[in-house]
Amino acid sequence: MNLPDQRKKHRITSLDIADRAGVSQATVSRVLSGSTLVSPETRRRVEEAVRDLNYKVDRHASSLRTQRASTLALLLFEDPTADDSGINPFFLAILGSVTRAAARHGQDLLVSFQQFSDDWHADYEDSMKADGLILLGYGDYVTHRAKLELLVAQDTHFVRWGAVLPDQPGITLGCDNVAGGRLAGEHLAAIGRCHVAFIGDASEHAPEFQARHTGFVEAMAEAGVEVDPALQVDAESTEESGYAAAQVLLARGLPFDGIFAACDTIALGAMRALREHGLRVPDDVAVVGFDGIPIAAYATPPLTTVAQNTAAAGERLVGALMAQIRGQPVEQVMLAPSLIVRDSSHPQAKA
Amino acid sequence: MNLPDQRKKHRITSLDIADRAGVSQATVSRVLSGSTLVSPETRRRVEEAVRDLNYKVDRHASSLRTQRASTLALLLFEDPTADDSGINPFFLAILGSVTRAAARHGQDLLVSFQQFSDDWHADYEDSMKADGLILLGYGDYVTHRAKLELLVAQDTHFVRWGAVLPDQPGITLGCDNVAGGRLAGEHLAAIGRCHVAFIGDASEHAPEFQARHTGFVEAMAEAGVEVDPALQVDAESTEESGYAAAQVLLARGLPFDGIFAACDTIALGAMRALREHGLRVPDDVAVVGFDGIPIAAYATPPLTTVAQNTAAAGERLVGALMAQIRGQPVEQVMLAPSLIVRDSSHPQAKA
DNA sequence: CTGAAAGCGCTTACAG
DNA sequence: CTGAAAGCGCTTACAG
Repeated sequence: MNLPDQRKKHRITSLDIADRAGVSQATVSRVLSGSTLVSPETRRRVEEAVRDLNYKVDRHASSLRTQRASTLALLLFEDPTADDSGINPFFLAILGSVTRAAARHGQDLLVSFQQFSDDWHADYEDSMKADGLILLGYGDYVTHRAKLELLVAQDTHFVRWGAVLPDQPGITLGCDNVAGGRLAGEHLAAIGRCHVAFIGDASEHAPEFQARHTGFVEAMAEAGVEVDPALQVDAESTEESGYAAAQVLLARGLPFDGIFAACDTIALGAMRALREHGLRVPDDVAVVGFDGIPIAAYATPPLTTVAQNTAAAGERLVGALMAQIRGQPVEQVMLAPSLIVRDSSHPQAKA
Repeated sequence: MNLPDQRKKHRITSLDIADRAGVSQATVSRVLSGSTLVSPETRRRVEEAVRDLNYKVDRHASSLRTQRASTLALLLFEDPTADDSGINPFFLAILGSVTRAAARHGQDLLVSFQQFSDDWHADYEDSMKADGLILLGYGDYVTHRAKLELLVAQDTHFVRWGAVLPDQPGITLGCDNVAGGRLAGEHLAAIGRCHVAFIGDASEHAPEFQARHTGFVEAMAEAGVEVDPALQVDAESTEESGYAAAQVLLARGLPFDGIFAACDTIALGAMRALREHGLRVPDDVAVVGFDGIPIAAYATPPLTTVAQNTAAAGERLVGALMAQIRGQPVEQVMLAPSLIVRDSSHPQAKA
């Protein structure tokens, strides 16, 4: 690629600053890196020259020398089926949270969307573009796992948001999904729903959904309600998939008075299917989602959901990655979710 | 900052590839930059070595030498009042679109959120971190303009998404907001609404909202309806601001049967205020928003909106910025919006 | 506290 | 078509 730059301005380097301040180039560098080995007067003169010439340290020269990019890369994985606009709002929220956290830690942030099917390896760190990676996305963990193992084998620094399980490659932070599933189960039992369907892939391919399902079944059982396996339908993390899964559920003809959806987008799709079938939410069917995406509050009716702590997620992810880069020990953390009750599971609805 | 790297692995350089392939380091570089000045056999041997050693060109060394970052920076500006989760979904959608477009153009993308009040200047380009900037956000244009002029004075490459007006500093791409306002006005007139309020700052501080207002008033006038200035209330681009503005509107006590909100988040807030006042949408008041954010489809009732073409926006923004970086002439472009009619302005509602 | 010098890993004229 | 060499702009031992 040929990109001739039309700008005429002379690029200002640390040598220009050195000349103007009457010191050596090395001293300029010391001032800018905050070294204590500089006299106050020298520092003042250099800083003045820096301000006068609007000088900024060249990132590439600095990084080449220090072998440090001061940059993190956020890779957001989507299901191959997702269309261009279909980024799950939950991960967009985490993206926002990570972006702020990276800035707080003085790191730049590269953002890229990847398909799960892509051959993405550790390109970012091998090319020194980033010191570490943050991986986000609901997707098939079984497929994903092989790539994570490759990253570990290559000593790539990375953290991911997902299911926190034993014997996983690398560091994973995530929501306490079992606890979240329990919140949903306890709530549905408390409002008297005895035939609650679960929509979402509850297999090892989707360990987060699986954990949510486990917590849900546990809590229902403790409330004396057996969850009927025939009321479980697989779904991926999209509205369309949730819609289709609810159709499948309805076609089975089994009676049910509640749905716990593995994530909010699934819940939105399921509510659409229920509406089309003339079923009222929550009167006929109470619906509970998971994630706490903004849209949930605006759904018809507003969707009860188990909210993940996205605000904390970014800080934790960046903090853990920075620690890993520094060679410090990093603990896998699970953040506590919280139940937000809205009209889709309103207690009064079903007498 | 001290970030000792614990990894032991020897970093593979082009010299390692040269040794393994039995050629000079310069030849390795030629192969990797796609030079034609290499024999097929040499190319093959080098590429094999690259694959064997999983070599990636060091971005910093390359960029230092070429004076090109192959990186774009996306700066998303928010109103200072926005809380941590409150990024306008519209700009999140553009962010997604830009991210994909940058990848298509072989550029990496740095993402950063900035406050309008921040002293952000052109740090990214001066430090060579990015070859150019993409600026996004609804905000006070009068304040913003001074900073844009500074960028122009510094010969910084940048494009922004906003109101396309004459005599603006730099390159702006945006929606044809006047046309969009007309779509809203025509639609509201067509469904027989004669007393339509406008919620949004329609001053030079918010030129996009102003243009939407202009188109709206024009179209209504052509349909024989005079828009009452007393039915206009300022609002910023947030749900809370829309809610508060609708309260102000209701407190005025003037009758109205429609609201055109300057953006969807304002519309969502306005609908919440209407609901709390016992007014039915669309029976009592038809509501039309602007932007086409995903939440709009899930609102109660689903929100009619003038949708911006976010999918095209990213490609246009990146394309224009790349052209500018190459020194090619760049045209300011306005993309056509489209009306999406939903229940919030259902024609049958008001007899 | 300061300066001279080496070197990070590339790209690209230059010479052949 | 290929190699030797210069140099991009920094940081950091090393010497004083």
